[in-house]
Amino acid sequence: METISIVDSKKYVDKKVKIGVWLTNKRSSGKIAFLQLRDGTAYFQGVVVKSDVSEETFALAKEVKQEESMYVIGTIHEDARSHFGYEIEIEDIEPVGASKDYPISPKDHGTDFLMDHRHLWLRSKRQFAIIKIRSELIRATYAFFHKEGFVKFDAPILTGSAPEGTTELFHTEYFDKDAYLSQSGQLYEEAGAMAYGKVFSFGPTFRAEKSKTRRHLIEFWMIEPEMAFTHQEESLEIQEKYIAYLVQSVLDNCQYELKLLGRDPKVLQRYTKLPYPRISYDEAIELLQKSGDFPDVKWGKDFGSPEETYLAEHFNKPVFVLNYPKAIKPFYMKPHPTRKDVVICADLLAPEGYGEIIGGSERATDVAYLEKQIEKAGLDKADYQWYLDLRRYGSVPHSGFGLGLERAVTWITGEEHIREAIPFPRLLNRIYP
RNA sequence: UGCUCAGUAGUUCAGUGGUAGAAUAAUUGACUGUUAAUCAAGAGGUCGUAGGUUCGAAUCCUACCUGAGCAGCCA
Repeated sequence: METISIVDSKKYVDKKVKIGVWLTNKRSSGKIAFLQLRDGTAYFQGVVVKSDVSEETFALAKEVKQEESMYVIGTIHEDARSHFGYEIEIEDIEPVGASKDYPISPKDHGTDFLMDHRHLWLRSKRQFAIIKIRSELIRATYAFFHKEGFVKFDAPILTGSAPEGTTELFHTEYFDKDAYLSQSGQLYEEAGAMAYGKVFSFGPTFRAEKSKTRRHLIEFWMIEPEMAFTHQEESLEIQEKYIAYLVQSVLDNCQYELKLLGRDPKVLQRYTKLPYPRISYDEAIELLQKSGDFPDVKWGKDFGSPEETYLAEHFNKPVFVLNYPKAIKPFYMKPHPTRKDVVICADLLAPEGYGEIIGGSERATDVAYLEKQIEKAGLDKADYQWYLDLRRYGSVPHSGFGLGLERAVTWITGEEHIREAIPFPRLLNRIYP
């Protein structure tokens, strides 16, 4: 008799097996008991028939509590009455760990209560599906960049200076010096690109912003590729290829999870078709003005989330918005060759109201220009000498972008709020558990 | 940080000045295919905290605490 995982049930039809499980719910009558089981790979049902088992086993089946752990021993059957398609007819139960008064019942709960019990909430079906899809996106990210010839190049998490000003950085100490938690690895990725051509980082990012919206986390994971000898247009091609690859991977490997979430695969299918539309910032402003719904939209202003939602809905698939005003973008973006007021950059807006999931640009290569921009931004030139060296010693055209993992997870799973897209979200006023 | 809303049983909520309620979970019992099972029973409360108004406050007032939604900022 083999010990197996629930997800592998179909390979063991009519075989006797043993599975380590937790009880999620139970229904019983005088002569039959239905145990809802999970083992971290899937959810299915065990059936205990009184006339087929010992008195002790049936008594155990009636006694087990929610989230009690045990081994069940029995025979796998294919059964159309089961949502999973298979179930186990239990012959014997070996209790492992008791459970009493499990706080999360099968009924409704509020967000605050669930977040206070996040360590247990993660066991429930929706959370299982979301975290599994997150894991698939991580797997697919490594697979994609490996396939495309990128080197994984880790940026430091402790930094001595602030790429975009210190107000939104977490301050800490580095022995007797000030230090900050990384809010972006991008500048370091540029050094990596000059050393190894195509690189990407994938790590945690910290923003001490007092943001309190459905699309912000204080701590989140970001993927930041950077490519030497690459102009913006080629970067956009990599970006859309990457996004389509992520969506396709979920379609290929997470059908069960999508079903648990009630996420329609047909909708996702649409996002695998390339290319994604590209419109300029100028055109986006015009579109918004023509719609009549945004009287406050003016050239020079950044888009708020209602504007982003409108634009993405308009195209019904992810859309690139190109070349934003220089004044609202960071210092390192390459100025437009014929226009002084915009930079070579693009945001990718996800459809269905999920907003910006990628921000990227071609990087400025001119030392004098960068020095001026650093000064204008009120940053200390001394902190950026190493960065300017990248331009002093064999500078090349290069481009890169950043993808917020949790935003991608939220969009692909169709979740309402970003807080469920990471196991333990760090939110304004929440650092427990 | 601003605006709006909310804190009552383990949980989700009703109760808007006069004895603290429902559903559900948990507990006990019945039931041979249940899918949020069903049926029955008993049990479960410092009404967010502090102060005030009143004969009387869960209810009205003030302050504070906590959370949610939206906005700004961004990925």
